[in-house]
Amino acid sequence: MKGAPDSSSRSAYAIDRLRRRIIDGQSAPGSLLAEVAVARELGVSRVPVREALFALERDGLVEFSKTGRAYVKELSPGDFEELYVLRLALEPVAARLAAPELRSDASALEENIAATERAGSLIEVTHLDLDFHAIILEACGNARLLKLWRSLRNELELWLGRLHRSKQVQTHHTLDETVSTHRELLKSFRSESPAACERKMHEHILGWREWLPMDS
Amino acid sequence: MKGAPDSSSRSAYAIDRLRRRIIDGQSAPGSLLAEVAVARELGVSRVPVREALFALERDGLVEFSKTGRAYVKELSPGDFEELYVLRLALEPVAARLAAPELRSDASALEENIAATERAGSLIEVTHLDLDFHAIILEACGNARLLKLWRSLRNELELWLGRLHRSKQVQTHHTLDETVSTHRELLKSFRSESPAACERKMHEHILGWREWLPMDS
DNA sequence: CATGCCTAAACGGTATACAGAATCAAGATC
DNA sequence: GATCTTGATTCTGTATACCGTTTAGGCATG
Repeated sequence: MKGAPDSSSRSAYAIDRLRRRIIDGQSAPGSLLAEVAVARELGVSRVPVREALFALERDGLVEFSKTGRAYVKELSPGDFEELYVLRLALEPVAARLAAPELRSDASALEENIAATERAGSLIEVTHLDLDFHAIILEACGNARLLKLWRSLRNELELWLGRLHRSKQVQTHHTLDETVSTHRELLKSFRSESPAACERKMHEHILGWREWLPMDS
Repeated sequence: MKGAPDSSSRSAYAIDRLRRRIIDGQSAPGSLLAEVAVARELGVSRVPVREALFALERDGLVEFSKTGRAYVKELSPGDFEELYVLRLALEPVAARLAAPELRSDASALEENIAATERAGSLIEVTHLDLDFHAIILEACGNARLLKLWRSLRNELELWLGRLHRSKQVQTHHTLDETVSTHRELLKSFRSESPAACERKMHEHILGWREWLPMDS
């Protein structure tokens, strides 16, 4: 099924297809996403495409010009810095809130770590890394916090995908490092206080900062 | 001009009108916002109304049922708690980032405080209060942070408006208290370190917590 | 060669039409 | 009396058509 033209609704279908197209880099950053052209390619009318473009703008994958044209988002190092600041603001809080829940059931985190150890490619590791954090956000009980983080994740995926394709991936974000820091976080959730979990997450994300590349 | 049917675009017009209608409480929480009805009332077609409803969902003023119907958002004390947690996560960081900028030019904050002292009604004070915080968010230089906060502000306005209309306003959030705490923040921006500003903002919002009402 | 203009094509904003799904209320059934 | 059914109504999802604006490219002009 290369893409059933009816994943519940045509809007949802258009959103999925467009998101993948953008994150996978099949549409170059800055390129125009004309409604008629996209509609023709996806086999739907302009209306679902329109909604998809608005939805993806909210997710940070598309940006509109003043005249209403939609373009594939371009990301600069400054954008990365913004995302980083927001992760640093949100995720430690989420870790603190999620601590009680995760203390009683950390199986999802364990499984994620196990899957990461089995991962074959570096891009797979980065996705599992984000999944690990997603588990914590989902356990924090704050629906708005989760929602905000998910839009950040979309942009991060966009960024990371582009990094990978441009071979700019730093080698020190290895599988081993990811697994070991996640193990440490897991230990914290198992045995330490929510405040300690918050601090650990803060440090973890601070460490992740060295990833910041200095070019586009 | 009871509402120029062309504030740049009909979508923008529909967004403005609907937002005001919801925040002002002219549409009761939980009431259905049927596209055809709203379109007829606003004198536009369904298309701009549709976009307005999606936009307002993003801003937290409207929520959709699983079957795609749009309703005026209902807020519970739990929602208030969520918003509070997010303010606590975002605003201190914004204060730290905005500190250098505000140190060199705090005129907007001064003017806001002066306007607050001249305010006539309590509802006006709460709006100026949010304006004060908005100035800081706008000065922080992180566009995404500002965007996230703005959606929180929408929900806060909704909440506060409803509180006022139901006469549940706590009296200890007085004009004097608002002015004095804002003055303290201003002093911080003028003479203290970014880290100190961050701490002050954290305390300020913690204090604001007592406002949390225990009913709907 | 550079620059401004002008025209044709492309695009987005909006209205309208139609089809299918959800909703609500009245009536039938137990 | 309560519940299930059913049909009319309402609503959303989507397609299509039209119009004004933006855009891009070629041509004329300096």
